[in-house]
Amino acid sequence: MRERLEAVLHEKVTDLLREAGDDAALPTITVEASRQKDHGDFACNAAMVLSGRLRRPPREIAAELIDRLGDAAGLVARAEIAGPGFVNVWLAGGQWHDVLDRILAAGEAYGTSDDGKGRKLQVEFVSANPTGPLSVGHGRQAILGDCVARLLLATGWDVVREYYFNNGGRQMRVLGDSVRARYLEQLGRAAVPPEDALLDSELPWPDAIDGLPVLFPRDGYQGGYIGEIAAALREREGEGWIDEPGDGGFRQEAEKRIFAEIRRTLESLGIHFDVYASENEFYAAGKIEAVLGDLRATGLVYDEGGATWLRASDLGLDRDRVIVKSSGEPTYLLPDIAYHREKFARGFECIIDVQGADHKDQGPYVKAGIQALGHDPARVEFLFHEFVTLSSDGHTVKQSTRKATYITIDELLADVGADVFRYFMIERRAQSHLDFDLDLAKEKDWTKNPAYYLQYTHARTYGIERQAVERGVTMPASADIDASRLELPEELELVKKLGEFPEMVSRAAESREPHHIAYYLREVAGLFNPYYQDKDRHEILTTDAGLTNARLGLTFAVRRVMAQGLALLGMSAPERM
RNA sequence: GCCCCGGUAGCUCAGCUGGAUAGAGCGGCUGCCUUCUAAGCAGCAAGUCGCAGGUUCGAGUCCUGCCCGGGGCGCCA
Repeated sequence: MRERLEAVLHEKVTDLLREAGDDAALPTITVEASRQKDHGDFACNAAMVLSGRLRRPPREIAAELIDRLGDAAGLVARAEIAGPGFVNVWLAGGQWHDVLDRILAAGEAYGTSDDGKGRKLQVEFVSANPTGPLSVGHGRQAILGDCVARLLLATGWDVVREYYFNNGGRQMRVLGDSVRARYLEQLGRAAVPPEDALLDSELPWPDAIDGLPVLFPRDGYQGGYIGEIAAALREREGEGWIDEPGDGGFRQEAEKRIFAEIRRTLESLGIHFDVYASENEFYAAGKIEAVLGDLRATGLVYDEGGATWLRASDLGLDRDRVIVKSSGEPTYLLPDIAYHREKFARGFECIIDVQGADHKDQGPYVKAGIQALGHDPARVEFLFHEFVTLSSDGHTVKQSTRKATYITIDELLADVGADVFRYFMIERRAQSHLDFDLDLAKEKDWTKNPAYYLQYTHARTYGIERQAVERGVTMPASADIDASRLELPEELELVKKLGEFPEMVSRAAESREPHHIAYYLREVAGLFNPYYQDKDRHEILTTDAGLTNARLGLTFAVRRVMAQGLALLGMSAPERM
């Protein structure tokens, strides 16, 4: 609807310019939904933008534009000049009735589009290394990435959700050593330093305690899950793994078991990945070596101090980076470049990497690497999200990875459920700090919880239907719904809002900002609930069958949009609550 | 010191490519509703949009500088 008006206005503006002898390109004029009712349905700023070029006062141009606009073939009811030169347009009532018809006819396709034209796109997210349970921060990334993927799927992209983890480096060796130390501790063959030494890196680290060797690594993983994995291995292997190296079975078992837990957590959030890629696979396939060779061939690599460097400073960055340490072991950067080259080889036209704020500095170097290899770095997008803090009773809940005293997603899900968790995680835009209000999320008095407000609005449409059936009303087929029976301003306003949904989805997808959907749904709910509530002014189920059908049609359209929107957020849309 | 992200109502935050009188939820206060089963509605109080300049018809939005908060600046990942 907006687009049609915009097209007409563009045409009129073009005429206006040409007749004034101005053949230059059209300036960017906007047609947007008015914020206030007395400003009409849409407002256009063309007159003010043209004022400079035409050297005429904006209100005069606006008047001429309105004159030329006429009724725009039935589209426009009236238009007037306002403020400094806005053209405010009221659409003909029938236009809104068409919108309702289109929503109902579109069904589950409403809001979807072909913007992506089936092009291949990858969203890589979470990508936590399997060293422990997912934190709440990972949860934010999981929901953000998943919702972005849902938006892009809805707008016609061929989307692959992918999880990449580094399992080739030092981190995983420390993990294996940690499990081994706990295993031997449980068998009475090794000691672990007291807790205060574990928590304070300044305190001395003994080699032995009471004649038992201290095998626990200084920077080892301290969470209780390490002991649980060790216990499980002790049960399975008995003392058979006493001589097993930390980097062997212990590391493999820990990775396997922790990853299984991570996947289970993600499934409980409703998130499924299409591909799990690991750093080790690239080593095994020789792709790390291959990339190194190709990078060398570009001349953007040099050796210094026994290490191999990427000359990122030649690619516009502030400094060079080591890609192979003097020990001969690659840094994370090299496999990451190899991984991204693989993404290009797999034919993705758009590559989105969702990452936490602590990775903000890394992206440019990966881009530099793939640029050096001859790929277009503009196809790689980094989507960063800021950190999550938990608060309760107005105070921040302390989280410490080192002390392993952080709240995990599993714990939070047990309290609030996946739907509420998802809503709270997606409500804010990614680059804003997210304060997760535990009290509000756990709130048993559901009236206060915004996540339920959206779901209930959806459920309410079914409540209305149930009530109607009980009263013997037959649900109208689309042919029986005469939208022109909707005449009340609040009805037309609601239809207008529902009509914005497709554009809202496109924009949210394009900007990779799912939070817009959450806010939009609140607006829809905020219009429908008062409408439903105001039974003094009108009821949905009336004695006038035609009117009842029209209002049921409006109710179905609300249901449609709420259902589509909740699905984009990955939330369930219950029929009753 | 350099880079990135924030700073909008008491709190947590929206504000769409610059648009008209800056919004929502929670909290506070007032009234209504007790349902087309229900978590609802109306209204009030609450703001120097961090500060100072600049760009222009117009700036919360763009530019510059500064202040405050968070993150980063490894031969860690």
